[in-house]
Amino acid sequence: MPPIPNSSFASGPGYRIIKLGSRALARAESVLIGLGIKPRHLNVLYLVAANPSLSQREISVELGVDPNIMVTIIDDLEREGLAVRERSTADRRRHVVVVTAKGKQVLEDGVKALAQGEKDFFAALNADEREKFYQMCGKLLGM
Amino acid sequence: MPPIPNSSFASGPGYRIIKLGSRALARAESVLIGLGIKPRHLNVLYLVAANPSLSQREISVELGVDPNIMVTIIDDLEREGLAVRERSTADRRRHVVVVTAKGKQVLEDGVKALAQGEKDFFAALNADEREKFYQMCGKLLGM
DNA sequence: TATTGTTATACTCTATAACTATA
DNA sequence: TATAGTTATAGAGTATAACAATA
Repeated sequence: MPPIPNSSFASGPGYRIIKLGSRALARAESVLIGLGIKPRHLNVLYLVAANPSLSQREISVELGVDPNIMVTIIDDLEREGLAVRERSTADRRRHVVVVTAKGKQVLEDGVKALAQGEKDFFAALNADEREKFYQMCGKLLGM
Repeated sequence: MPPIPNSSFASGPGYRIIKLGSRALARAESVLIGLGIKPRHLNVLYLVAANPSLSQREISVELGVDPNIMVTIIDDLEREGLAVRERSTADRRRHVVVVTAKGKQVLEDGVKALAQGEKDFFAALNADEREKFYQMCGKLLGM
């Protein structure tokens, strides 16, 4: 098959960002596979480890994830022994999520794996470019 | 609920790109809603309009989309009257995809809508930053 | 036998709403 | 009655494999 010119919108800025985001997500997923979790699980572990005694509702709101999806994420974490639900004594409707020792280890390993993955991902940029790129991403996100 | 510190990895470069890509895709989808198509349909229209007499197989390979998914995309385009399948006379296994007049109009409108959407999306960056950002995205994609 | 397009199937992710238990 | 968590359901998206027509 001969080369096809004007093959897609991949040349436009919008599509470059979409493709880049898709690749970054794929990389994050792949570096976490060995730990048996996905980025969303690590997000929850990270949030809960840094902020003990959060309820599922609070985690949902903070991460912008629907509560019914949070149920499945925490089901996963419990099944893998990375976190446990504990009834709040003050309000027995609330499920406080607690990270286990194993969960803390996986969190630490996951953060390291992600950092290494990002290093590879940004290898094509020098330190100065990386910093500028990071700042511009923040601007585009309104941060 | 009081503010939660260290809320997520959203502060890291990897997660910024993932979020940015997700937003860019959402924006592209929203600006195309009025035309009754999604970005993937516009990608096919764009590719086929620029390269007449491509078969479904060639479109699939070029866009990196599985052939069975390409079937549904072209089903959509036919249902909307934007493209038609034509049997290749040389090889009757091949379905050559042809953009209709209506398809060309939708393609033109879609490209304009996307360009306007991107203008809004990148409003937080000045012309110089936009160009640098675009170049860096290209580097990260290996382009 | 190999290739093009199609269909079948299943699995993930997501969105909505109904349900329970507590308040 | 309102809220936290759960469950049920359905819809998109996608990946794999089997299949029919044609080469």
